[in-house]
Amino acid sequence: MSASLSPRQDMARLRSALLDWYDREGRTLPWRIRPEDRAAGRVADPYAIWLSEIMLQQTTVPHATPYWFRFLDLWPRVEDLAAAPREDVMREWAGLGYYARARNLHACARHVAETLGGAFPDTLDGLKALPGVGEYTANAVLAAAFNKPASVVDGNVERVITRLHRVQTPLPGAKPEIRRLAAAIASPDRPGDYAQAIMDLGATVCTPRTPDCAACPWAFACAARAEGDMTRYPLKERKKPKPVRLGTAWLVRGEQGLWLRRRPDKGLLGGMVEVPSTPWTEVPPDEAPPFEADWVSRGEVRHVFTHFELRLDVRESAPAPDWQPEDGYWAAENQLDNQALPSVMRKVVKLRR
DNA sequence: AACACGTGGGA
DNA sequence: TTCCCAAGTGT
Repeated sequence: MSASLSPRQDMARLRSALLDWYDREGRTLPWRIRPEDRAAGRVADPYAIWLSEIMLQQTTVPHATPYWFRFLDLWPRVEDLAAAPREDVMREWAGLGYYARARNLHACARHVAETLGGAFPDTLDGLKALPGVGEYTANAVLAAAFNKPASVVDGNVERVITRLHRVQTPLPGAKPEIRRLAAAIASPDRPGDYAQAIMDLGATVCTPRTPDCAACPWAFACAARAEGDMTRYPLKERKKPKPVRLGTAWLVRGEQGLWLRRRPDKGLLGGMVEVPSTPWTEVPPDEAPPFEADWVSRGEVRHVFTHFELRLDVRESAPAPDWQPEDGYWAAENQLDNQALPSVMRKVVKLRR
């Protein structure tokens, strides 16, 4: 970085440059306690911070924000969330994706409320022991909720650090190296602000495609910028192509409403509600419909999951007179908002008519 | 270690 | 359209 400064002085310079930038340019977010908030006497609520961190895992701020308000409105304290029926939590999480987060969220709330007296742990190990709280989230809560020394490494930090140091190892192999480099800069004096600052830097300045180096407090030290190719970093392994899976969904609409079913607790869309369908397989499904009828094709729903693309052939029929579903239940069609329907199933339901 | 696990928005 | 991406965790 600088020939005239020691590594320790370099780190201090980076720290203060980032914190100064954060004080001026850092984002105001609903769950965030900024320095001026603290000055005004506002204190962090670990429950609200934890909730935001779980929702923001692999999820954009605009997508997660309304959910955060809704959850706090319904369940202002961790005890309230703990006391909520699981179906309610799944229903409110519907559309946010990665539904294991919602299952772990509920389990975590119950654990904190029932075993820890409603208080979130304020140690790294204590936090990491909670369901759904891993290395990143434990550090983030430690910093943002308790202002304790921590080093957060998320996708933003990976990008900032690999550019700053021109890390030549591709992700995900570079993670240990990134962790070391990031921890060396993290501020012991203002850990909460620092953690949020470095993520803000990645989110608003050191962006994936078009970084705004002119606005960057670390431009003076950035190796990738010196090289003239910021977006080359982070290096990444090639992604595997997504296979296509096919299925047929059975949209059964009768006087009692729509035939729905709760999915098993584990696995894809675990604990969520679905329109019953054949298994989703790479070869065309050959499973018989639930009953003989003149099924009407309603078209195809395409939905991209993390590791495969789904094409659902949606067929509709009224229930046969002598048929009762072996599993699932009937849901009134004007009450579908009360169902924990994931986005893919909302697409299926909207197809009819 | 590698894979399973959602969704919607932007280029 | 297609591809990439966004505050990761659990197994």
